[in-house]
Amino acid sequence: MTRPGGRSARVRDAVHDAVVDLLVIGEINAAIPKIAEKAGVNPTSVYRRWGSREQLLLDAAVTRLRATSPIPDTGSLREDLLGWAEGVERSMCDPRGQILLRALVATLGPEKEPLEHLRARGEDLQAALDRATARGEPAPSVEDVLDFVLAPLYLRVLFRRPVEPGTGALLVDRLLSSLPAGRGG
Amino acid sequence: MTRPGGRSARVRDAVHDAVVDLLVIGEINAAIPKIAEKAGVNPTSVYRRWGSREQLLLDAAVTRLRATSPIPDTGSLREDLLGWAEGVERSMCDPRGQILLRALVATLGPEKEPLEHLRARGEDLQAALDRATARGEPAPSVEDVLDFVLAPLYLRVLFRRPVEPGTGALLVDRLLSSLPAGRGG
DNA sequence: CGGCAAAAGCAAGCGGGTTTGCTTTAGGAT
DNA sequence: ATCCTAAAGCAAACCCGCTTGCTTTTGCCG
Repeated sequence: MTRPGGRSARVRDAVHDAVVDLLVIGEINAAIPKIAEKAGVNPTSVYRRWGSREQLLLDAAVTRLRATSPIPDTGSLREDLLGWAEGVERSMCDPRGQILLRALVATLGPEKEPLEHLRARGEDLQAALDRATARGEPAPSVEDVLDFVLAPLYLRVLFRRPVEPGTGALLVDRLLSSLPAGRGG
Repeated sequence: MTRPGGRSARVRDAVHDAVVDLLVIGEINAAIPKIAEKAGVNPTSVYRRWGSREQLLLDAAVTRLRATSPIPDTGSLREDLLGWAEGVERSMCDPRGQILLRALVATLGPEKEPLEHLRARGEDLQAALDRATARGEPAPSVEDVLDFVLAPLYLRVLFRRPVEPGTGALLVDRLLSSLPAGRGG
C-alpha cells in the first residue's frame, strides 16, 4: 500500500465493513453502487480500486478472515491445537465468520492456486507441528489436521448444519488419538 | 412436472447443459441471456421458469449432483462405504462435479434448511448404516461419516487442493478403524 | 382428429450497473 | 509551509440485463 494510514485505508475499511454488513443481513446480491452507498463512498472509487464485485468480496473475505483464530504457542501440541480449533469454532459460530467463509468459497474460480488464505494457515500449522516434533511429541501431518479438524467444521458451516459447542475440541481429540494406533490404511 | 417428456424437458436439459458448460470453461459470471443463447433458447423462457440466475444455478447443481455416487447395497458396510466413497471421489475429480459442488455452495444463502441435496444423501447413508446394524456389524453415525469421509473430500475440492487417487478408501478406513469394536490398527 | 392449456418465442421499453474523462481532495515528500 | 501525485469524487453517457404484454408453438387428452 502506498498510503497505509490515510484516506485509502479509511475507504478500504469502510467498504469492507459495508460488504460484511450487507452479507450478514442477507443482501447477498448487493451490487457495487449499493455497497458504496452504505460505505459512504463514491461507486467510482470502488470500481477503480477493485474492478468487480467478485474481487471486492474475495479481498474482504481474505482480509477479514486473516485476523481470526491464530495458532497459540503453549508448549504443548494438544493445547496449541485446542486453542486454534476453539478459535475456528468460535469464528464459525459467528454470522460474520460464516458469511465470509461462504463468500470466500463462492468467489473462488477454477484457478489452480490453493488460495493464499489456506496456504498461510497451512504454514502456521506446519510451524506448530514442527515445534511439537522438536519437543519429541508425536505429531500428525498438516493434511491430517485439515482432514480431521478444519474440514468437518467448515463443512458444517457451508452446508448449514449446526456447530455444537465443543466440536473443535472433539475433533482435535479424534486427531490426536488416531496417532499412536497409526494413521492411514 | 406437467409435461415430463416433451419440450419442457428438452429446454430444461439444454439450459442445464449450457450452465454446466459455461461454468466449466470459466464463465462463472455468465448472465441469463448468455446461458440462453448457448442453450439455443429464448432468454424469456429462462426468466419465466427459473426467475433468477441464482435459482437456475441451484437447480442445475442439485439436479446434476443427484445422479452421482449412489450408495450400493453389498451386504457389507465396508464395501457399501468404499463403493460410495469411490463414487464421490471420482465425481470430485471431474471438473463438472467440482464446479457443480462449488456452485451449490455458492448459491446457498443464509437460509436455515440443511439443503435438500445433503438431506437426501444423509437419508441414504442412514439406510446403509441401519442395514449394517441389523446385520450386527458395528456402525458409525451419519455425522461421523460426513466428518471422516465427505468433509475432507469436499474441502479439497472447494479449496482447490488435489484429490489423490485412493483418498476415499483411505478416509473410509480411518472411519471404520475409529469404531469402538473395530480394529485399532 | 381437433381443441385446450401450458410453455416457449418475440419485441419493445425500462432501469440500473458500469465505464470514462475530468476535477477535487488529501497525504507524503522536499 | 509548499508542491506533487495518488486516490476519491462527480456527472454523463453507454451498455445490457431484466421485465412485460402479446403471439405462436407444442404436446397431452377427449
